[in-house]
Amino acid sequence: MPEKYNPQAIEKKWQQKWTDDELYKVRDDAPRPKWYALTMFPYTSGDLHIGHWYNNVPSDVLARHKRMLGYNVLHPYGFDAFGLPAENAAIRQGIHPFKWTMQNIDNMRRQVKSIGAIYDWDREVITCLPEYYKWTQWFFLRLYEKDLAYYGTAPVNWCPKCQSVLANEQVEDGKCWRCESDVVKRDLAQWLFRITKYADELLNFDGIDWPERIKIMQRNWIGRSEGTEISFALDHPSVAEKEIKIFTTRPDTVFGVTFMVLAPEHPLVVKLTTPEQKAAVQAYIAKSRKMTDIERLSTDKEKDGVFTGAYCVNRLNNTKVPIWIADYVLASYGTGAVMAVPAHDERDFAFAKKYKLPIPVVIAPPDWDGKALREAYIEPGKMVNSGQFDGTDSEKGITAVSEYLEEKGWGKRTISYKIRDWLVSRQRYWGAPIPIIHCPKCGVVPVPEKDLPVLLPEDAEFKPTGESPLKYNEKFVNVKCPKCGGAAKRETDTLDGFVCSCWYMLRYTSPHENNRAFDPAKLKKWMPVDFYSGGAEHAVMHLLYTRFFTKAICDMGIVDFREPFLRLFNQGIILMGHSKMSKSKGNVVNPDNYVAELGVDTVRAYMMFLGPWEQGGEWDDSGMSGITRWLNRTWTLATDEYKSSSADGDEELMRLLHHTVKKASEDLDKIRLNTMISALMELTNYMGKVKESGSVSVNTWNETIKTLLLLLAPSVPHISEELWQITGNKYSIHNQDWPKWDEKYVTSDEFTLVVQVNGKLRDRLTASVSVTGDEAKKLAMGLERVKPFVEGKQVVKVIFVPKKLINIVVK
RNA sequence: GCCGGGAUGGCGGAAUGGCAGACGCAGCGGACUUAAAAUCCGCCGGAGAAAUCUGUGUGGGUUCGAAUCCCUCUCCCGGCACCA
Repeated sequence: MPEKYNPQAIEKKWQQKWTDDELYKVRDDAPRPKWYALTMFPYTSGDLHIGHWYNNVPSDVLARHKRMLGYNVLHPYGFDAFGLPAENAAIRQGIHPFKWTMQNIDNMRRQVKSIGAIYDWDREVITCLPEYYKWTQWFFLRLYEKDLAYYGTAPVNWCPKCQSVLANEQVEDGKCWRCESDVVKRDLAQWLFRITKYADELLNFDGIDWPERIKIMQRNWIGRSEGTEISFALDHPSVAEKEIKIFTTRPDTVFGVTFMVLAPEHPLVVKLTTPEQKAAVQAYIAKSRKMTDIERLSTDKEKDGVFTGAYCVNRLNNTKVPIWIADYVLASYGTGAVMAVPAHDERDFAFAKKYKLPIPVVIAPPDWDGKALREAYIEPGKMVNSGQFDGTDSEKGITAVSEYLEEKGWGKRTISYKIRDWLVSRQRYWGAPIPIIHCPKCGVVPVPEKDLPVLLPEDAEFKPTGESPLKYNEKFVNVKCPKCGGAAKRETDTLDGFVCSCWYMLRYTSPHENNRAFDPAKLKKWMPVDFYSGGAEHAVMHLLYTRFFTKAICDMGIVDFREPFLRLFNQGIILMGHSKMSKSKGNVVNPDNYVAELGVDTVRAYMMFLGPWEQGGEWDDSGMSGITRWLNRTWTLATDEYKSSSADGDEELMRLLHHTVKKASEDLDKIRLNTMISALMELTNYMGKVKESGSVSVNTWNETIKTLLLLLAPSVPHISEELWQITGNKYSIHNQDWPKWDEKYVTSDEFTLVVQVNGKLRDRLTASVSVTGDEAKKLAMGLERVKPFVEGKQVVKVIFVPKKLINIVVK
């Protein structure tokens, strides 16, 4: 009796052997073409849940397939190890963030290893280790040199719970992306990366194969908008400025301006406000500063504002325009000021109604009766009440007015972006220290390269004070200025974790380099990443940041490519109770139990079988037994003795086998792993019948088993290795070539002709592929099941689709 | 509000202009068993004794033929949201 399938035993055995033999060790010098397959590395929260596995398993299957196709595959793994949860754990449990993180990594590494992936663990990258963050700091200095990193004071997003600032991308619906606290505004001196400099290039996705969805998200986030900056004349005895600039996409409506609105934070507001209005204006500013972004940016909120008492002049029609402030105008977009055209903008309309400001029409709606509008008309139309532009189509008027303004020197065409510079400093301990020294004499001084890394001191007090714990560490803070040698202080903010993940894919190419971030020759060999998979939630964070970072260091000559990831794939999300699995929600499913009970091959195949990878869905393990049964049947097929009684079925089995090879190959290319598993099941089901009847020769049987095992190898690597050995093949199945299909077995000279009458299926028949329409018609008309539907009726039309169907249309 | 994606048996899904429901789960019936588990065989959208009719969120359209293409509406998921 052959042994029974014992997944736990064989999985343990082979994982050990593969490790001992360095089967998956990646050679930089292999002559085969390279393939860099990367999965987003996980944050070190403690355990991997089944959702993480859903990221890792299909990627490994695809990488293994590429490997069998003859590629030299780099498929590395590592950990995104800096971040707030480690520090929060320190505050709550009194455990040092380093210890907490490294313990988590140990557990997560054990879990990931149980997957049986082809990760080369010699290349593991951990971002919180000095050997790594030294180079994160090094990159920071390079950005600083090129003025792409700068220090500035700005109103920033402040999360009161995390006690730190957040980048715009990390604020979701006015709430912190991690803890969901309401975010407030604060003025702080901060470090920023000049991502806006690359706004235009980031809009260009030429040469990269990314999901349309992600490209749209990035485009919306960057928010490029072509418009015109118009200057309104200012004549105010106590104000030096002689103009107020506004940004508009509708210069064609400039004759309809009846008021001006500045953001409460606009620098001119204080200077312009008249003594009578001072109290009201100050109260309004105070009120809007106190509001959270959610309150302030709520579109439901009624628009309100305050008159400053001051006026400017619309130079086109020489009218006096009152200047208001209102919090629906954002200080950070355009010039922080807008011209209000109530007749043709919904917000301005509501505002004008509330404060009884005039609403003159300057774009005539179709069939306009000359009366006042009941709502804002924002569509195109003929310009009216617009001086020399009367009668112009408003769409043409945009250019015409802009040209006129440029001619007069009253304005210029310009482009505005929604995206802001990336705020990278964090007032926390557990991040890469920003390698900067503040000297009272020399100002901001970068730490000399030879002094890197700026190490995180081990002793720190993790008090949530709103300031970096590093600030209270005298040994860390007090340094000599590298320039003048005088007493100076270190920057105590640390870098956003997303800075670390901007370059981890580079480090994998040569993770043990001590004297540089990476070996350029190895980088050249492996980069860019050919296939990158991860969640869509990183669309405007990690994925946008990394593209920016790559372009920036390319301009410095550090790398020679401008896009890090050639192809991006977003896998779906595994839900539990209709929400994403997360430790904080307490709805995680741990894969360890499944592995212990059923073996990892079952879990792997089940993850693939669930549905299309990009779809994800609610977690439900009730179907897993189907996979266990299938692998058991497969085991039996390969290990039982096959007794042949004839060779009559050879042709048929070879047809199905080659069809399956083709289907599996195509499904892997299309990343349809669920249908690949289905196809393999169909093959094994059929083989079960063949085995019962003994209807194929021993040779055909053995060849089929061998090919089946090769097809299974990427998906279920352990059982296929074991059966490969049992069936007498040479170790290792994972060094074999992916099978090829033979066209002669997937084409046929016969096919099943579907017979329809009036589009409804009536019968089918087997016909030669060379059958003509007339012959097919004759055959079809003769069918017993067809006759009743055509007899006594007039045949109006016959549709014949070669190799598919015939449709007889009768009346 | 705007921009994406989606809705197919009891469930996960397959079929992207040509046989709806592949494959699997659950369920039902049977074989084996003292019994159960495991395994194997059969059935499995609805109505109907059957022929057949009907059926892919809703309503319409294009077509010889629509789950698939177009339009309308409903609901679900994701993103953005006063960006002038």
